[in-house]
Amino acid sequence: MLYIGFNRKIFMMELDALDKQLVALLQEDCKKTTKQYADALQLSKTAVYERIRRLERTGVITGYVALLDKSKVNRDFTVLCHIRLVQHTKENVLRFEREILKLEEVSECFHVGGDYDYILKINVEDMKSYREFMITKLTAINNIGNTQSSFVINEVKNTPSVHI
Amino acid sequence: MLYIGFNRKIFMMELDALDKQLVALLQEDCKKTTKQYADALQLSKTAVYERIRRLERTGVITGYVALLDKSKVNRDFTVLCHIRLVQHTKENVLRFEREILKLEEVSECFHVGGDYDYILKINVEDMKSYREFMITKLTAINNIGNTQSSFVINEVKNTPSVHI
DNA sequence: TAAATAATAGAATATTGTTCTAATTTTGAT
DNA sequence: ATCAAAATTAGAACAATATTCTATTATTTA
Repeated sequence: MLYIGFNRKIFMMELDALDKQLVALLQEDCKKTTKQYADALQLSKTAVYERIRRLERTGVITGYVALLDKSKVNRDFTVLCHIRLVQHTKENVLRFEREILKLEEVSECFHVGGDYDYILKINVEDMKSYREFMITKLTAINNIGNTQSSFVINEVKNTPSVHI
Repeated sequence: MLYIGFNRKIFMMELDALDKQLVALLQEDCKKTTKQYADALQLSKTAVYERIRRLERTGVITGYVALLDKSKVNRDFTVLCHIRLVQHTKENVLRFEREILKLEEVSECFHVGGDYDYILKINVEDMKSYREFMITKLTAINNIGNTQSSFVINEVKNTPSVHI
């Protein structure tokens, strides 16, 4: 259990086997009816309903979203861009991250250890728009040392879900 | 428009401004009521309902999923793992990808050009389980040359959605 | 072991999704 | 530009589902 502040205990939610099954189903498809999940878990509608509400209330489930076919919306040119900063002062790091958050082309950005400082996933229409993005938006950010772009040839697997 | 096979025309779906707004809303939260989207777009329930059905039917929307707080399910140790293959024959590539698809710890895997051949996103509980994963599962796959692991220090941004 | 708490099932109700009909708008050919 | 055809939309009617409620059962804990 975690202790936060003074005497405020936050318990890690315990997920039993049914919760885990349920979460797995919801990560695959969150639009089925309560009855369908209930049948899969051999529970009543109410039991499943209450479990889902609890998963939401405790923050295990953070939201429900639609997924798109990127090729159908002209955003299937994906690049994994590695970035090194020049200076790593707190101000520089925070400013860089703040600027990155403004860029709609960036769907993921991780601060990492190792060869580079940041790894970004960028979704644009084509190479031309990537070049435009790089020149006018990304490298326009101060303090970027150098970058290395890995162009995605094929998405072998790409899911927002995690196995638990 | 795309021509596939003999005289079979597949039209790229045209998304108007309302479709784009709607898709943006659905990528943020797909569990609102039709009426809520209708109000946001200043349309009737039916209009929105039909637009959503069309987006689904044409494959723009591929599904609806629940998102989890990885820290709440003990999977918030994220690693971006770069992999080089020894040989790049078609058989080797396909076999490697087939093996990767079996690994539940891997949520994303991209075949990329550049320094490395593949970049994987791996979600596990902690460094100990990552080590275990590396030894018993990943490097157990044949034909892997070398790997470079970038450990995630901080998720600046991480969304499955794309801006259109 | 007993009391308290939490989880579950099934029924009742409220809300929302889905279909239907008619009106309106848009498209495409002449 | 004009008209017919097709697609989109609004509002009402209906069907399905979510949500709440009550009682029962299971689980915890003192």
